[in-house]
Amino acid sequence: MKKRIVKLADVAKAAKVSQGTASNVFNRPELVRPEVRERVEASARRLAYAGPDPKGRLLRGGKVNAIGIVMADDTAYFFRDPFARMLLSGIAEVCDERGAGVALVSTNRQKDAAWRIQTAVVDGFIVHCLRVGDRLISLARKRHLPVVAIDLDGGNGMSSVVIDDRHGAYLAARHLLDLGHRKIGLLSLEAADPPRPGFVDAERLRSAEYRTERERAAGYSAALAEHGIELDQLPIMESLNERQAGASHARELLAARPETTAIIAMSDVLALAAIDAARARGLRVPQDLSVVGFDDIPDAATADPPLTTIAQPIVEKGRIAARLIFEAGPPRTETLGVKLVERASTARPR
Amino acid sequence: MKKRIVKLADVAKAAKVSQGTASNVFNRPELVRPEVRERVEASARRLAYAGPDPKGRLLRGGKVNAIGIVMADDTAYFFRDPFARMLLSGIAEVCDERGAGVALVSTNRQKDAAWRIQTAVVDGFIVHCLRVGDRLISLARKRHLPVVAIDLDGGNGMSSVVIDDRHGAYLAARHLLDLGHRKIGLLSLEAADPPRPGFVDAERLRSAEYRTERERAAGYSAALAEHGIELDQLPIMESLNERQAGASHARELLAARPETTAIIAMSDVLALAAIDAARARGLRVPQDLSVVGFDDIPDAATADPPLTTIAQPIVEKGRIAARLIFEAGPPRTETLGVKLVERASTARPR
DNA sequence: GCGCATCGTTGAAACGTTTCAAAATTGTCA
DNA sequence: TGACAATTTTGAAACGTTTCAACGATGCGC
Repeated sequence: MKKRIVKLADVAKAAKVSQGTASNVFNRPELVRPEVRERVEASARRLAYAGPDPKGRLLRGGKVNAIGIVMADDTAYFFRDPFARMLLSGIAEVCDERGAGVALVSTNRQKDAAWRIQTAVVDGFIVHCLRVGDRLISLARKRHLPVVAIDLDGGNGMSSVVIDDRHGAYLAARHLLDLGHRKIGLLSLEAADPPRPGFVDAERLRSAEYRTERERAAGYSAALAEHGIELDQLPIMESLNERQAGASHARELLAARPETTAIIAMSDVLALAAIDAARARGLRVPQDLSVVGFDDIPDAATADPPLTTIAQPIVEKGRIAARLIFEAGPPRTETLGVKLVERASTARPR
Repeated sequence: MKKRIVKLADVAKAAKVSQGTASNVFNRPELVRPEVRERVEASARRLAYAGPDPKGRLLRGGKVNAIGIVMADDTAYFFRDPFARMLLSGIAEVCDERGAGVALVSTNRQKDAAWRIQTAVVDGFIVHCLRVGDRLISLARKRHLPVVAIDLDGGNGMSSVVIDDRHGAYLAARHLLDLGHRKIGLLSLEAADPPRPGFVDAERLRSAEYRTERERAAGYSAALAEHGIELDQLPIMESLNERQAGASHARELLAARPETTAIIAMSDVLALAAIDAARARGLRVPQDLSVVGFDDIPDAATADPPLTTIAQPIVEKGRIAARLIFEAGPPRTETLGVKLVERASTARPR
């Protein structure tokens, strides 16, 4: 009653050849005499052989030919978030070139996150923005596979790709200050685990768990200092990086600080959310409120108004991360540049 | 000089327990006495054991706990195309619920497409929109894994999820006809492999390789027939489903047939492209040209002008496809409904 | 102290392939 | 025809794990 699966050995026996030869028929057909090859193929057909099972091959051979992408959210986030999508496009591009596959490893449910990482059938990991901090990363590294981190501190034997967050933050703040803004609100990404949506103090940013927030805090501070302002004087609102959530937090910020003339958002998604919020309060952008974003996702350019933002090479970041996996040289950290893109969401305060 | 990898057997030996016990320490720790467990864990640490290698487990155990998504394009397409993204969101949602992973299988390069499918380490496949027709599908099916097709004919032992394309097409055409349009152009998706971008005749649609185009041809014809028009009388332009390409084809269509007052696009991406093209010719939508789309992607609602389109439940389609994989019942075909969503891209002709 | 259930541990057998040195076969040339 | 080279085929050894029947301890009630 048990339906046994036909395996290579069965095919070999049926065709009266050794298993080695049968294997060659499927993998290096040119090595086997046409006559024999056909006999084996005929047997395979007759037995409805499914072809060499990758599981077996894998164990013997080693390479899976796929890399795993680990993110902090549910799998659908990979397709929902514009930043994630661009990153993945870059990664995918390089994987295609190399003929490697891509496996999505979500870590939404803390419980099986560890299990997912430990059992993912991949040759390497690219990790991005792991809320849970080092724990999952160290799990990944324990597997003795190449691991590349994006936007996280590398070091300690791990490669990473980051951008010059500090300079980006400096440019964003400087831009608003140069325009004459002094009442500036900060719409921040989550700075640590657990996230703490709502007003937070500057210290949370300065000592954030994530490099990105720490560096940016330094950048903002540097720009503000040039005008004798402390980061601590700004209202800082932490928010989940989703448009809905961001809009509601931005509304809260504007309600609590109606004197605000400009908002620095740590991502374009949050910046667009801030524009939504402004509009909901009847404020015009940029006349009544200036908004500067970060990332330069495609929507930034076509938004209404087009978003002034700090552009970072997201796709390229993905490409580089993937190359670092494949090249498997000594660990190193690649830092990419950013630049200010002035569009129409910022102007002098009235 | 060869750096041998530490394996479970090494750890077991070092801890002076059987391999079976060592295995239990990692997989069912509650079965082994705390004292022994710690001894084993200590050995593992000392030897820098990477943990049970999934490859070994896989061979023994069976389930990979991941499904493969096969699409006709390069991997980046999964993240670029709005339709693909929504589909994937739905699939990902269900996979997350079940604790399964998602592997992206691209088939851009014909050459390794077959290899990719044969060696993908997955428990099942969801295939969407395979240009190359049945060949890759039959490869997937040969692996004796569950396969679910999206927007393709099922049958022959394979499950599939489709929408009522014929009715959707009917609704789109009917809507324009009801508004009074008679000079209608059709912007079509690729109807067969190889694609043939440019003007094509109605027969190519009616006898298309893909179900979608065949069914829609029938739907358009039905609506047109009610006004005594034949599908063959419409200019039909086939295009790649990308905004740039679509826009250039739409421009060509409008240039060749300046009398056109309305365009039926087979996807929202193409519809938006048509609007781009109209604008480039100085035509206002909907005053000078009506455009109706298909799919109702998120951009459709926020486009300028908001797009009249045939809405289909894309995310739900993904969910259902994934469930069909997991439930593994007898093969069946699920047909989902569509409806007309009237927005501002269509109006009476002048 | 003895039988009995319970709990831990062992040892060996799969799981399905690829690889590789060695053996067998075929071909070539004088 | 025989020596030698080139081409095919073989057989067995990995690959690293999990599972499971069977075996030993250990604790319990009497």
